[in-house]
Amino acid sequence: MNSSADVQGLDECAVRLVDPERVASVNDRMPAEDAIVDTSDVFSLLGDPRRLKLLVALLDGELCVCDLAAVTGLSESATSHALRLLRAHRVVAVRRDGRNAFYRLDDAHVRMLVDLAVAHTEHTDAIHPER
Amino acid sequence: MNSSADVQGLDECAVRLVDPERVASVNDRMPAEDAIVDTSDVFSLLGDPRRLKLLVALLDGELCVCDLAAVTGLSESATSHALRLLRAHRVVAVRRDGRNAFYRLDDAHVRMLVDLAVAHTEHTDAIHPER
DNA sequence: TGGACATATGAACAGTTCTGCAGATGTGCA
DNA sequence: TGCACATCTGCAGAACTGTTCATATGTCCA
Repeated sequence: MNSSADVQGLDECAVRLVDPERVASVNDRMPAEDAIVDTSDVFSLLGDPRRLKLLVALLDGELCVCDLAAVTGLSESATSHALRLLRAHRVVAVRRDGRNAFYRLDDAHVRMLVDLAVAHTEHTDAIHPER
Repeated sequence: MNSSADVQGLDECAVRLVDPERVASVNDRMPAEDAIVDTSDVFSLLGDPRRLKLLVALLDGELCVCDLAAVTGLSESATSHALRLLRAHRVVAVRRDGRNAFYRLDDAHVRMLVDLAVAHTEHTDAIHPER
């Protein structure tokens, strides 16, 4: 929509710019604010080591809360809270069976991100063992 | 290392498990704690909408601080703080030219993640315009 | 039906994170 | 040299996040 033709228009609010053309073109390409927020929300969910561990654990298939707690080392309450958050964002889904609740990954995009991250981890482990 | 043969050994700390075999095999595959933390750190950097916007802006090439501030709508101080953090994690790098500082993306993995996220954004925008 | 069990939830506290402000640093130009 | 400019930094307050504790819900089994 905003072509670099109306760059001058952007100056109205008196901000100094070094490269106004680039700024305009970057603004053109920039996703909507909502999209940015949604995306950063997803990254944010993966940005906690315990939640990430939960999701890695779920890569191979469903697990119940107590098993997830065992894998991550979290208390069952903390695990439940974390899963609740992931569920609210539709990253995981539940299957209830008797008194157990089995969680599974339910978002292809997130699965891809977690897969990628694990792959990258192994990769850099091999290359930079100093960390 | 831990084969499912020594599953019983895991019971020592008296945690009830529904599917001990799966827990053991998930534990086998689980990356080291350090790797998990490092990975979640990266996701965490992308988990803030303002930082994510900065990184999206940098996808096409370097920009100076004031232009980045203009693009993201952040104050220059906040921009500088955010860039500092990204720099500390080697996600971006600086080139100084006179009194300006030009930042660029400096981590191929992060670039891929941001690219992917933007692509996915556009994709789901088209499919689920209700959001 | 009653009690043990698995999970979920709410409230409160602790730790972390982000921003604005004020001032510091370093650069360019007159 | 002195001043304006671009950026950086430390600090303090505000906002957010994650955990624990206590309690609630719903299920199974005797």
